[in-house]
Amino acid sequence: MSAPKEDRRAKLVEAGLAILREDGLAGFTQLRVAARVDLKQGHLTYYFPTRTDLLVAVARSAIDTQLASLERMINEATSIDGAIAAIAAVTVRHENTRVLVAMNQASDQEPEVRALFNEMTDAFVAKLGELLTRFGLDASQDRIDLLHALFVGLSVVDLATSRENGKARNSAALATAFRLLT
Amino acid sequence: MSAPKEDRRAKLVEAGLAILREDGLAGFTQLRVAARVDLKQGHLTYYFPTRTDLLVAVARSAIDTQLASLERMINEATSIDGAIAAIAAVTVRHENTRVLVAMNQASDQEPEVRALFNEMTDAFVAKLGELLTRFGLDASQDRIDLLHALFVGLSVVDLATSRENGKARNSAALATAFRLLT
DNA sequence: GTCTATAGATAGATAGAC
DNA sequence: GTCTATCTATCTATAGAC
Repeated sequence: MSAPKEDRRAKLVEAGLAILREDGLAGFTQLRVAARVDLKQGHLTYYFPTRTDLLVAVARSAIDTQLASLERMINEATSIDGAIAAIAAVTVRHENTRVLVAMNQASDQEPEVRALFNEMTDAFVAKLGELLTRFGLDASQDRIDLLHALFVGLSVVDLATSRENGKARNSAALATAFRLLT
Repeated sequence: MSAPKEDRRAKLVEAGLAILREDGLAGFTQLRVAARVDLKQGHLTYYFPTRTDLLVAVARSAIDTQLASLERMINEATSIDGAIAAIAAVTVRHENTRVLVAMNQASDQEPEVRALFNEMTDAFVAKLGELLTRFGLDASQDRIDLLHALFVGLSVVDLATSRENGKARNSAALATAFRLLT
């Protein structure tokens, strides 16, 4: 038994996410998302009546991906150095940062997205707390917030500046942070 | 002797900056900028032939404002606690963060803006270095980068989440960072 | 129920009026 | 040199065809 409707919805969400990855929120139009799965723009609105409806669905999906990836990273990290390397690698993955920045922007405009974004932030912060305790470090709120903001800031700055030595600089900053936190 | 042309250009740039502060890059259209100074959209293009031309001029102006404000803050801070309070206050000033985020976005698309943004980032980082040395702290690249990313991250997260206790959390994270850096 | 053709709004750029 | 009317492209939403 096939569920063509849910199938298409899923495909549209995936297409929307891909566009956020490539071009950010500016490129996120109904026309482009629909075209990517060979549908008419007007047809997309049958599945998602408004642009916001689609955006919320995409945001939900992005959050799942984001948290799952962080979870995996935490579980796989066997040493602090390993964790630092893994986090640094994510900070220079521009497709990833573009999605975060897009959600950030959308949050500033659409309350529905903001609610989702806040949820994600809380979950993200919680997982960073786990990471700290996992390595026997004090996981107080201020220290977790520090780590979280550091991750966000490094990602955002690297996206905008596109320095060649971005990864090295981010690694160094993260290493210093973890050393200080120890 | 009046210079009406330069006058209008300045007014348009100021209007553009105001719109970035209020609505971010999404609200930055030629129509809205022109309307704010009672000009026709088409007339705006006489002063700034393309949207990018205007955006670059606005970005340049925003950078000047941004750096001047940081400079002032550094000079006025008499203690580390004072500096922390001043920085925390800026991180929750959403109009300010919106402009930074807008430039960040624009940098991801327009090379001209990226060059400017990189300039600003370098100047910003240099000034943060001054701040550290001013209080007798080691100002190595990794530590400055840490502080810079922390500032950016706290600002961006606060804009998206709009927590009521945002300022307190940011202050706490900053205090912890400075304590560790000491 | 599924999809398309079209409407209506707004974007940016330009030719040409004054 | 200064400004406006207009053109084309592109966006989202909807009425209605199948």
